[in-house]
Amino acid sequence: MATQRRRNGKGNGKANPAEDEAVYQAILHALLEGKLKAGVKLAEPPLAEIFGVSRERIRKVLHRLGAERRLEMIPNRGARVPRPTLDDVRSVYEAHRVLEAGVLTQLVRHVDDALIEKLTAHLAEERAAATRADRAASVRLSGAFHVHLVEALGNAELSRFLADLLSRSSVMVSVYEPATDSICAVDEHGAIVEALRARDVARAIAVSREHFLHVESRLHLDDETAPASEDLTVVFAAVKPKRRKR
Amino acid sequence: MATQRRRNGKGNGKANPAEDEAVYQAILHALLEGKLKAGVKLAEPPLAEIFGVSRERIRKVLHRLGAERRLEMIPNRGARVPRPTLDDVRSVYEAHRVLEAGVLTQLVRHVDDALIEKLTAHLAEERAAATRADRAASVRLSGAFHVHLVEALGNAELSRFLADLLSRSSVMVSVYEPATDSICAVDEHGAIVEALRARDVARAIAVSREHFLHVESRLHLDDETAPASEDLTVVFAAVKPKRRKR
DNA sequence: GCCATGCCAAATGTGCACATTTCTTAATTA
DNA sequence: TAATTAAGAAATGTGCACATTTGGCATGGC
Repeated sequence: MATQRRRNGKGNGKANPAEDEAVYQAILHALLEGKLKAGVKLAEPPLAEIFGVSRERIRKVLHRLGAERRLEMIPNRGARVPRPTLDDVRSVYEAHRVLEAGVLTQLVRHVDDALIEKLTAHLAEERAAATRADRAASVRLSGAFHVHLVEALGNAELSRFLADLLSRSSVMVSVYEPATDSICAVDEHGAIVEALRARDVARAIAVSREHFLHVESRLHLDDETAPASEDLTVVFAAVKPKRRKR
Repeated sequence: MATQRRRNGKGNGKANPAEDEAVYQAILHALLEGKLKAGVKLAEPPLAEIFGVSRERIRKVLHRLGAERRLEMIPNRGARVPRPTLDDVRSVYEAHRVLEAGVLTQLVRHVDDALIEKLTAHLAEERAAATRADRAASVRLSGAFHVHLVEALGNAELSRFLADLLSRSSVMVSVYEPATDSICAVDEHGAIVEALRARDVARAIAVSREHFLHVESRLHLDDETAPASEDLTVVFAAVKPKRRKR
């Protein structure tokens, strides 16, 4: 009934960091994809069963995700998918807005043709995705636009912070669904690029600000829609085929 | 010879999160105070001995600090105090500069007399510390000024990010000693407050930018000065008296 | 004299056996 | 019948016993 261990049953100290990573990535991915509904309990034994690894392995990953504030850890009561409040979401969006204001301020000092060209190409991609109504691609490219902006500064700290904010807001999308159409209007992104080309800091910031406020205004609370799969086996179906029961 | 266990020798599952915290805080504090020199190895057995806790306890804390990028973790080779390059330091300072530009942009929309008053009071404290040549207080207050600025926005995400940057740069001070006089000139802080009072975004940002560039310019590499205590027993001398050998 | 190789001690990584806590369910009582 | 409580089950937390890996050191060869 129980999953069989991979090797002999006695203290197997074989180092396998890749396996940790695999489990971590699998859970993180499910989290980012919104497959794990807010409030769902992530218990150690079932996850160990599903991934075919020891409980301590799961344990370590869960705590790591907790330290990254991606899971809500309660002492002696395990891990749950956090249920962000509307204020939490606003806080993330505001942080992104403030950060981008700083980024743009610094960026106008370093704009060159190569950057403008790169951003323009990206805008084309965004438009293409929009015209063919590819929602998934639109969401992805929309986030990527802002990533391009920070990465143009080449500062690892800032890039990391933005990545953190984006991953956090992507989780929140599953709760506070920001309308059905594309998250970021391509035109607004285009306006930012235009302001950058003109080296107009004030306009760039103003446009960016309006852009974010526009997105924020579309946030609304979905009162407990489809609970999505509560069953973890279903959520992690395609991952880690590993070894079935013999 | 070995530290005695706290209870009976058999699997003691007693939950004691406070003890984890104590060890975490002790090591973090030593790190922030600069008592732990860059490159020093933090091995598990000696730390377990020093703090009088099990090795797994130490292990968990070490990995947590690694996840926070405060320690450099190498698989199968343990934890070391990171040795930041000059570029790393510049990166942190630049991130702080960019972030503060965004903060100021947002802040001028919300300045009120209460805030100005609070900042002015803080400036007075800074001046007092400077006139009595209290270097420790100056460094602390200097960082606190920037903390006041973000916290005025009331955004937890931004506050957390700044705290992260500050704690990181404080560690770096031990390697790249930024001159002997106070880190931030009080006058420069005062100029920021003045610009805020006048609701002048551009000036506030410009002053802030100059301020950071000024600090950055003072960074210089101390070629391997006093190695500070390599002995961990000395570093963690005053902490955790706990229970001596009976 | 210097570099290569093998061995041994020390440190790290991991599964497991518990203790402890929390959750669930059934039984008892007002 | 509803609320309370007690007991069992399940889940979490932790120390320990290993396996594995790394680092240092002595020995031997060039």
